[in-house]
Amino acid sequence: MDLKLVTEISKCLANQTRIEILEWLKNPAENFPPHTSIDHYDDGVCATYIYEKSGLSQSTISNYLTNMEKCGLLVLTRHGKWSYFKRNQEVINEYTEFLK
Amino acid sequence: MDLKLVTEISKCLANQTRIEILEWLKNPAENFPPHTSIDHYDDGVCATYIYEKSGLSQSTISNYLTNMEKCGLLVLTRHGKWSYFKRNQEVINEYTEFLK
DNA sequence: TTGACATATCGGTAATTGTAGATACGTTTG
DNA sequence: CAAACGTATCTACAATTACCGATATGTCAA
Repeated sequence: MDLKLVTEISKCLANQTRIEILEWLKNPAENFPPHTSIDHYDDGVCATYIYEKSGLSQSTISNYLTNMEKCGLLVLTRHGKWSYFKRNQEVINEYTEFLK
Repeated sequence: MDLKLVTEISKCLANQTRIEILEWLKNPAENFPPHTSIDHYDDGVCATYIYEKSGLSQSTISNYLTNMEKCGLLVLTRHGKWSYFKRNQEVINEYTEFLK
């Protein structure tokens, strides 16, 4: 992981809501309702649930999630019309290792 | 460490120069000249050296260092007219633990 | 194939951050 | 005490980010 990417990731983390999203995604079952079309959280949580929990607008949260995915913090998996986001633990680990 | 502090620290990290400062301070002997008045880096590196290495203005670097100290990333020790800054490894560890 | 729904993107304004120069403050030294 | 030096603070403007509403896109279901 290089300096540029570390800086990009840090910028994504420089916002309370985005940190909270990462925290919520540590334990989806505890923080979100069950999905209607699947009975697991293997691909994370759908964007709507994150948006509803956040209190911010749909467009804002969509932007957050897209950026977090672009810098590698989240993994996106699409199932039909739904977008599921989960933590990218590998990237998070590399990031924290860099700072250490 | 709570959400607010994690967010503050992330904001400090959301800048390439500030990340670099933290990296430089991992190994002062390698990255800075020796100090003139003391022969060790036990309290870190004086602000002037960091400023000179950064390429940014003195006021900007002074601001950076002050903010990084306020949110706990750095420890400040004054010796006469010099301000020495070193990494606050405990806080950095708590921060990375929080994200994990 | 048309509506409904989930998400993404666009365009705009408010708020925050980046950064510098000028200046003030505190310490040392002549 | 005065000059020199290291650092901090103030002021201002540029650049970036935050965030929303409106709208577009893509998918499913009747």
